[in-house]
Amino acid sequence: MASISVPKAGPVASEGHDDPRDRILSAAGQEFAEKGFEAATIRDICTLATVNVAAVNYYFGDKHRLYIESVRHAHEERSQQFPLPEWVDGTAAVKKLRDFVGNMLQRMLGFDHPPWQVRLMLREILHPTDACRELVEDYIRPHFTVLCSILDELTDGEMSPPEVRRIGLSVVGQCFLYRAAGDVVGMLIPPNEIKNLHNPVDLADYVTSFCLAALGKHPPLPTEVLLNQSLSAASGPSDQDVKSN
Amino acid sequence: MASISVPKAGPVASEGHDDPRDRILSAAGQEFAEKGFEAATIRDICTLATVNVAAVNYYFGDKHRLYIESVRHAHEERSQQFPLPEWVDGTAAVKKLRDFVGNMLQRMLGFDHPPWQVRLMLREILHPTDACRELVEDYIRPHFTVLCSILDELTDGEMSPPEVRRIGLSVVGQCFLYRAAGDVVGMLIPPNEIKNLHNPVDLADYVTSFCLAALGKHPPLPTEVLLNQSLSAASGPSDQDVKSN
DNA sequence: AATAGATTCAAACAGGCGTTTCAAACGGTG
DNA sequence: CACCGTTTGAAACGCCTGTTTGAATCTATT
Repeated sequence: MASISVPKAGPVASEGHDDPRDRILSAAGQEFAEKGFEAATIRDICTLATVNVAAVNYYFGDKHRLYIESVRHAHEERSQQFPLPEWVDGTAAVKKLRDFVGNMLQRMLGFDHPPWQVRLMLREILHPTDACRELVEDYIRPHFTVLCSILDELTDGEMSPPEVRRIGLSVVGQCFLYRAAGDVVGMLIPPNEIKNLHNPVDLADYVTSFCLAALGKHPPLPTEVLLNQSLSAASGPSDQDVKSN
Repeated sequence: MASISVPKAGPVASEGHDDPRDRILSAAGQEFAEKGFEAATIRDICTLATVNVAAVNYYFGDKHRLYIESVRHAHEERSQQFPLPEWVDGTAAVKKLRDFVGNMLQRMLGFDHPPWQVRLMLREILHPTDACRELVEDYIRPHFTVLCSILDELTDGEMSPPEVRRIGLSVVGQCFLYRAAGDVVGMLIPPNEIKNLHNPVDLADYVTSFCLAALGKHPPLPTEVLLNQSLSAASGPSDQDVKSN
């Protein structure tokens, strides 16, 4: 009697929001993201999803497998909401870097309020469980690899792969702080200053400039980076080259 | 009957490890750090501290107040284990920055295995509760203020306070990534590379160089920072740990 | 309409949780 | 020694948790 019935077993999962399975997945993601695995309760999740408590056992077996599926669901959704930018051949590496950082910031910080998908993934990054390996391989590593290849191109292959990765971590780290420790940053910095800093354009320009300056591809930082329009030039990731000054 | 007895009320708290109150505080810190507030149980904490479950109620009232006290205990211990460096007048700002980063890395990453105090504070930073405000004001802000004053000195006052703070966050962010997302970083980077990167001396040199290069106080980064001995020179006040190969 | 399977539901289960109880043990003081 | 406030101990109290049950309801095929 304790068999894991697996009623429609994933592949046929419809995308309609009236599918109970999807409603549970979405509700679970929000609850897990906000309260963590232990503090989130199946009863709360089911109330939010407007299903009976038994539905979790019916569709997922138990709480743990529901959690694993929630994390997968979260990074799949987030991945297709913010796909990696793609550039036409010949796009300047400087522009690629700026696009990449902008894209990463958009994905990590939500800039309205951060969606639960990111908060859930963040929990998994900070306190890894079984769901972490898949998250890294399917979501994080591909992005990091792109970043490293941009940095490699930017420095004309002068740096060894380990050095490139280290620079990459420096770029990620600057963005990561705002997502992971955003509340504390908000307590450290005057509120009005946060307003000026915590927006995708200025932040992406700043992080990119900081990195470029460190690599000697840009004048040192005390120059007014905010007024430098060359990085935040209008158009999207593809199309149109940067007029690198 | 439900009064909060407050038997010896803090100020007289002896430092001996045979004091039940201290044993509970230490055990609670470890359990909360490892499992989080919800998942850690009073029974486990009391078993680890070799006291009866009733002792928590007797000394702290309830689980929540025990948690608050644990966080305070953690950052007080950590603060006096790694006090802020102090420099004689006339010390070069570059050296101060390197010392500060080294000290911060020593405090954040433990470099044997990270002590529970840091893990507990990290949880509070990532998912703030009531204990966070005190943690920020008594522990984080003082350190951040010192960092900003060093950066201000380094740039001869050419940057506005908001700009200085932003650079400061970039420095902190690079270190923070290794502590908060250390497990994921370990999955992204080849293991042998981690060995070369994840040591206090090289990491502090690198982060410092990256920042100095971005500020134009140093040649751009592709130069072999690892061979640059000028930063990790002997005489520093801190760096009280291993020097790897 | 009848049947069979898939899905939902209210109710109950055992177990673990934070907390409380109250009596026993302790440790100075008269 | 007897006293009394402080500290410990084993056991119990509700409460809430994840999970299971078995009947009721729905859906579609015959």
